[in-house]
Amino acid sequence: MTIDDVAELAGVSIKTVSRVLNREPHVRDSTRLRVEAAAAKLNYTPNVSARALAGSRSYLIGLYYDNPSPGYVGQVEQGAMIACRKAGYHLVVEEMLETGSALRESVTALHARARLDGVILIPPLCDRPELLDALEAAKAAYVRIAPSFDLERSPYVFMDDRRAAYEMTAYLQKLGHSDIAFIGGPPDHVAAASRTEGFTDAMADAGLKVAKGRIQAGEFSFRSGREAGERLLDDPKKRPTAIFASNDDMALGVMAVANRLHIEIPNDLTLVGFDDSPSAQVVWPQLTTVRQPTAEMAANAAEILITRAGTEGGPRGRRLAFELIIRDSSAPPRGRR
Amino acid sequence: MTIDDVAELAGVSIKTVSRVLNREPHVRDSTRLRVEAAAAKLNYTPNVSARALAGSRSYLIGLYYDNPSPGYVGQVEQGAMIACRKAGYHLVVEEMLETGSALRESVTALHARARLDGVILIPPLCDRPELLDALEAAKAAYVRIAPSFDLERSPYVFMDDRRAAYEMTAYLQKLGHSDIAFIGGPPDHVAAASRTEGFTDAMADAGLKVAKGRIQAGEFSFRSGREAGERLLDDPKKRPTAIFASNDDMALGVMAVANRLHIEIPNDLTLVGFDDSPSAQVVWPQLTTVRQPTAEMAANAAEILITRAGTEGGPRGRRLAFELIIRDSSAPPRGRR
DNA sequence: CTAAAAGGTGACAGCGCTGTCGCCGAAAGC
DNA sequence: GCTTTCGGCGACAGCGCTGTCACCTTTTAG
Repeated sequence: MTIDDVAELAGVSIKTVSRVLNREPHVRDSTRLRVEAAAAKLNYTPNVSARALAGSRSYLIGLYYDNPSPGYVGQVEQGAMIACRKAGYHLVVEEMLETGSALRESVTALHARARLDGVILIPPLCDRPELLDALEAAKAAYVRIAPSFDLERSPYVFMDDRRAAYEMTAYLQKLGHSDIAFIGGPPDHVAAASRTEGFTDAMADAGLKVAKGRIQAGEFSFRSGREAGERLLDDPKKRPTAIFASNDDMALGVMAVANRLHIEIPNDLTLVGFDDSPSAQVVWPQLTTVRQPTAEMAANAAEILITRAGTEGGPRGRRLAFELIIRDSSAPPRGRR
Repeated sequence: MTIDDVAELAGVSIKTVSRVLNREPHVRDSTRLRVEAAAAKLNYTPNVSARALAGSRSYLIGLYYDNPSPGYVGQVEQGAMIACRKAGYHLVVEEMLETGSALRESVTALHARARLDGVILIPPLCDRPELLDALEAAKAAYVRIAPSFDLERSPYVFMDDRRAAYEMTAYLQKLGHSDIAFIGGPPDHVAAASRTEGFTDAMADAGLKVAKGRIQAGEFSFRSGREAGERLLDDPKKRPTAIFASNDDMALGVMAVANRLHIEIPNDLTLVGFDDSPSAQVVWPQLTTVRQPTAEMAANAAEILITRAGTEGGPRGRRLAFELIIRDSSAPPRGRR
């Protein structure tokens, strides 16, 4: 089953069939319909390898990651995959654990052997300058998801972390909390910094003072969340009524501490996270958190690559909306019920 | 950078380079070395599309899934990817949410356009007869991971669920537990049935009676675990000292119930799971469980596909070893400390 | 009403590799 | 010593498509 069969059945040359398949202009409508009918009748689908070899497109989009969180990667994958499938593309997933020149080499080799039409980069991999260098050297198009720096260097998609943190904080205030602690992420992480900013801005706008020690540094890991939780909860007299961890893993760390100290969530302590990772629903009580539009961001990234948008000038970033997910780990403080 | 460059540098024809690259025989060792040196010097990697078009192999392995658990899929992916990379293959991931004839059609279309060298199928997708039919019709090689039936139909890899459940039960007995409850999985799921069998066998071999109601049915979901947990724990007088949930999600369901009822794990109740899913480490206390060699199974599956093993007769199944992961959710019962 | 532009189509040459076949020389058999 | 085998290598023809260019037909402009 090749293009020749379709051409013969439609009574045109293979080139015309090719034109129809690729939605090129300069084909009479009647011809186009004839060809489409023939292709449909034969249930014909063009061969990807031949297209890739002859043309420039490979119909493959790469997804590179080094993120150890399978939930996050899975969501990205799914979003990207759906967008790919719509356009007849396929998704090639590659884990990139190397760093430095090894990373550079393996990317170069990869692109020499399979010319991907584009690559999606997710954090923290997307913030590796050597990767971007290698990709650019290989003339590969790439889109970053939630990158932290060099925003003008490539198209990217992101969500408004600051605003999300702001609204989550406002939600806690509306519940009646005023002594709210915050656990931040790595300071060099732009999204983390935005979340912290959103929190402090919301507190300031509400006229609430943030006492010393109420903002704890974290690393986005379960362990760092546990440590910050210990610092915040150890002294029964100095406990905040709510803790806002700037990602779910850290929130789970706090939850472990609370369990150990027999602090009941949400009765004794309101705890909220950020990311809506899969574990957020698996713990008890289920975690109030912010849903990142991970799958949508990935789908957008794939679309940008497929349509070759972002090649022209114009805004490089595409912002997507977040969503507050209210579950069982948040409630009004004791005095307010 | 093409094969011609290498041929020229090595002073041979492109066909000889091709032979060396494909490890074909009938090449003098000295020639082979010259070619390899030239290829290394030029940092040459053959073009996948051209190979696919000219030869029969596409150097692509598909991974099809419909499993909603991102942790599991992620592990499979990683194992398969590593095996692929070693052999210069790439992994194409596709989610297959369709069923029935829609599934058949989309698989057929997929294989018409991209001739994958092989496909890895993971549960529960690997137990869809229509999928297997479509794959066979498309003459695609496939390997199943932990399939439930028709074992002779294709090569597959699996682990010994019965033995793993047996050993976990023996471990609980050794801790001093004798009143152990078990939460099973869907009865039509072969692995689930094996786990139940391992549990009952271990109890019988230890001369322990399993009281009525001590074996609860589950669905492998968080929710079904919670429900089974409620049935087992609701009456304070009739609680078992240990619960063995036949997967981690259900164990987490039980844990949620225990939290709600203020039953302390592991002091008041030992709770163990099965799978070593990522969440098992994120909850508090961390869950004692059985590690499935998920990544290894996937790697083995990829290898079988790449080496075209399993084409000849011989055993279709490849068994891999499991591992007991002892964490903090298991301890001797109260009376024994 | 004629020239130029645009619309519509096909012939043909590759894309970068592998499969087939055929040639040459060296080892093996009589 | 002569044939036969086979190891070692290259020429050549595609794999199934797309890009280029050339050709013819219709429109549009002047």
